[in-house]
Amino acid sequence: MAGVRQFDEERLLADALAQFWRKGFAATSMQELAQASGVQRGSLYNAYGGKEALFIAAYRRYQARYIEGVQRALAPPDLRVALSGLFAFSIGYIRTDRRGCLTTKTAIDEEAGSPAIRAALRQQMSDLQALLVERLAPAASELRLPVEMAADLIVTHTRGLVVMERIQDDPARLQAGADALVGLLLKEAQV
Amino acid sequence: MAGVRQFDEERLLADALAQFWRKGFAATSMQELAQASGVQRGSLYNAYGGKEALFIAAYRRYQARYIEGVQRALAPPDLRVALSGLFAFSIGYIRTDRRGCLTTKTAIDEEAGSPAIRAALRQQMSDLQALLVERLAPAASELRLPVEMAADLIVTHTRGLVVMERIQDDPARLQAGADALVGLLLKEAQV
DNA sequence: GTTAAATTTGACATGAGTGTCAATCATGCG
DNA sequence: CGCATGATTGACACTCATGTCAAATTTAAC
Repeated sequence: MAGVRQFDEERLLADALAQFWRKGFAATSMQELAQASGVQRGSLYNAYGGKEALFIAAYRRYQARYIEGVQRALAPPDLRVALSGLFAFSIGYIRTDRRGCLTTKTAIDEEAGSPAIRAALRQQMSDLQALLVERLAPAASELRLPVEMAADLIVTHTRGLVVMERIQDDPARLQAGADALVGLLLKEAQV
Repeated sequence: MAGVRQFDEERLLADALAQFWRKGFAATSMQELAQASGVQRGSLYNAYGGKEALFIAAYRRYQARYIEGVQRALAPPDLRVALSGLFAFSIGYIRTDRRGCLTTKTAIDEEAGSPAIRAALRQQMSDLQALLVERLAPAASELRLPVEMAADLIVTHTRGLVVMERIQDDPARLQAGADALVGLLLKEAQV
């Protein structure tokens, strides 16, 4: 196995993710990726074949990070705290450096329409939904809706959040809206 | 006032809107706009100065159309019917030719960050919110939340809808989720 | 009909970005 | 040690898009 990869793949993927996250899939060029990472364009083509494969490799780390954060946020035993915390985490996540949400950016990006990318996005959303179902199931009796439906509503709200954040730039208002939704979902008295 | 505009501005704006709507602001070039409309690139620069002004002119028609549809959808006297109809309209609107939502595309588009564009987006969302408040206010007693908060939740849900539509391509599921939200918002027994 | 204002047109110079490829270089393995 | 394997590098040939401008053209108004 001679002729070994010279660049640090960890570093490359971290740099590529930062770039994709900030600018989106379509708006990020191989040229930029090369500059941002210090790896020559030719090497990137040689190693990954093109932008899409590199994107998917970088996106995998994004997925993992977000899902991990969601798990942590959902851990508290009190359901209201857990759900409110999930939204707080999401809001903080996208507002770091005002970078927004890569999943949403990619979902909206018409040029990111390859089957592999679409599959990754679907995967991410269904993972999120699954975590919610898992968290909600034991507390089903506290909910005003069937577990699956409640999870769907929460997932959709996280996406709406991301869009409204871009338009309004008002995290307190986002959190208040999220908490109102949580209040509606739970049977006990509302806030 | 000699040397009068040769092209039909109505037609141009309609063509430009179609292009922007499909591909988004950043991904649409002046070149494409010229080809799609049959108006020379130079004429477009002369008439509008650049892409941003042309976009805003085209977006105005988009705004009007959507708001008009929302008004029609919200007209029915039964609140549940009105809100469910609003979501049905929104889902149908974005699914026509699978074109998605131009407001959301633009909100997510990092290259569409000029103050004028951002202001137009904010305007559109606050117009939607205002229509909702207007419709909800007389029926405030039927709601589980304060009018403003309920309107916010509905607005955010329309944005989430748009994103989920791109990922799941499942309008029935979107409508079911929307109806579940409406059920939560209304005090009477749920579906 | 002439004039003058404004639009249209095609060309120009420039800058990004693309994907490929042959030559060069590094290194693990026999 | 040498070599084959595979990575790196820089260049090449393209395509697309940009914004500007002078020349040509159109037409309302006098």
